[in-house]
Amino acid sequence: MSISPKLALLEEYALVARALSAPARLMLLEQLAQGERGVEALAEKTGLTIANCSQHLQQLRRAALVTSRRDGKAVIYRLTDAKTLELMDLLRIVAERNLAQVERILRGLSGGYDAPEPVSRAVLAARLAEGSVTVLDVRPSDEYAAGHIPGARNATLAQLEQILPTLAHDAEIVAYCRGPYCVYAHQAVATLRRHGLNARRLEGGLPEWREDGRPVLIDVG
Amino acid sequence: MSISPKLALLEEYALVARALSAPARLMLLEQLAQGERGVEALAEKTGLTIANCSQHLQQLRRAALVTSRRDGKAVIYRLTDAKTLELMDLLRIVAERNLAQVERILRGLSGGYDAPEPVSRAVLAARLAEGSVTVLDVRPSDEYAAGHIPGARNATLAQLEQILPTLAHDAEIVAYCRGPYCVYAHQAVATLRRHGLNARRLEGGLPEWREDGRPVLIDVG
DNA sequence: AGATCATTCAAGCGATGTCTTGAATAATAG
DNA sequence: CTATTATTCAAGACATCGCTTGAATGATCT
Repeated sequence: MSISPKLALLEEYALVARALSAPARLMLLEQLAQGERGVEALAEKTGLTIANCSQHLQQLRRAALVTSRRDGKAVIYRLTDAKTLELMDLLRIVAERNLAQVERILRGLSGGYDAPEPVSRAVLAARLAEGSVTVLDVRPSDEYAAGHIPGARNATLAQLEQILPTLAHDAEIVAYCRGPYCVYAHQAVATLRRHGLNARRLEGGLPEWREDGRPVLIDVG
Repeated sequence: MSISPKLALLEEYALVARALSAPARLMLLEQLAQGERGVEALAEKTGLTIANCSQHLQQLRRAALVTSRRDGKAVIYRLTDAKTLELMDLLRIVAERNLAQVERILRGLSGGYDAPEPVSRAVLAARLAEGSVTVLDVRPSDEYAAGHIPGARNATLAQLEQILPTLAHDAEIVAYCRGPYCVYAHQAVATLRRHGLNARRLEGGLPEWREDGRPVLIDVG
């Protein structure tokens, strides 16, 4: 077993932290927060090679942050439970609260604009009910199809400039993406505000929205 | 600055996780959860060399988990804020929820006994008020002196066997130590139960007790 | 059973992290 | 100013991690 039980315990805790200590694995967790995925899909989304992706996933599994099941010849991974999401969120909160570096990066993303406060999920739900807001889903279209906020319109960053004329200039626009780790919504809001639109970001992303128990619309293939 | 802002952000989050990924640094954080400390005191408590300890502390500072101030020729470190404690706790919860390995280690500590559920801090506070419980602080005496639960009696694991006869066999005994990362209380409960006493562990340790805003008694030198 | 596809394993390379040792810096005491 | 004490810096040895490449495993389909 080990020399000292105390050290052995700390080693186990450290193992979980170490699993979160590589950007590639954080990307994988962000993808898995959208829903369960196979290895190949994850590799494509994150830009990792298949073998490398598989190895990272196994490290995440060793730390019990994700679990896997077989489906035919594919192996499907998913977050073990909501605690994994909580841990990711707290990690982000601590990093953002304390590191000036993070603020500088986010400010750079906003193109120098002072980004407005994000809209809370509860507020967006209320505004949606009264139809006084335009919701924009800035994730890739396949992720939009796999589940989105009812009433949300889909447009990637690349498509954003094209659909600008079709967006209402009087109503407020709320953009969201994969979640707090994702920067699409930050960039979308920056672009929209540069064009004079009244845009804000949703707090969190689709995984957090779903975790709240709010409705998600799935396109049937 | 960087290739991609997205990667740069993830790198920052990973930095915080990496700071938590070494057992030595978890030990340091556990010590700092007791209160602020100088480098030498931390080195002695953790068994690290001074230089090594200093390097670990600087990594924790880079991740903004701890902050430091000068006091004369000494540099005093402390946890940045309660979020650091939260992050440590969540890390532990995820590790314990999911890793069978952790259970095995804890079971080993309990000497094979099935350890009873820990006592919550609220329950202990109520029992203390009515005097129906004996509280045992199993940390080293210097840490006891620096602050303990009012009414608690101090005894290290080594002293435990000696004071056994002086412990009431009818009342319940609640043992606590540095916190969830610390195994003293687990071991103390195992020892006491082996001798037929009705002992349980306090949920969390002194840092969590203090964080709840509950009273802490400090011995004046 | 043989062929095929998705995933995992295994080995190797460069980069990074940990710990040790010894010197350098910063603040106080004499 | 010099000596002292507490901490940090710097360099080296050694292990681990992350990524790549190519082969091995496991499950399905013909």
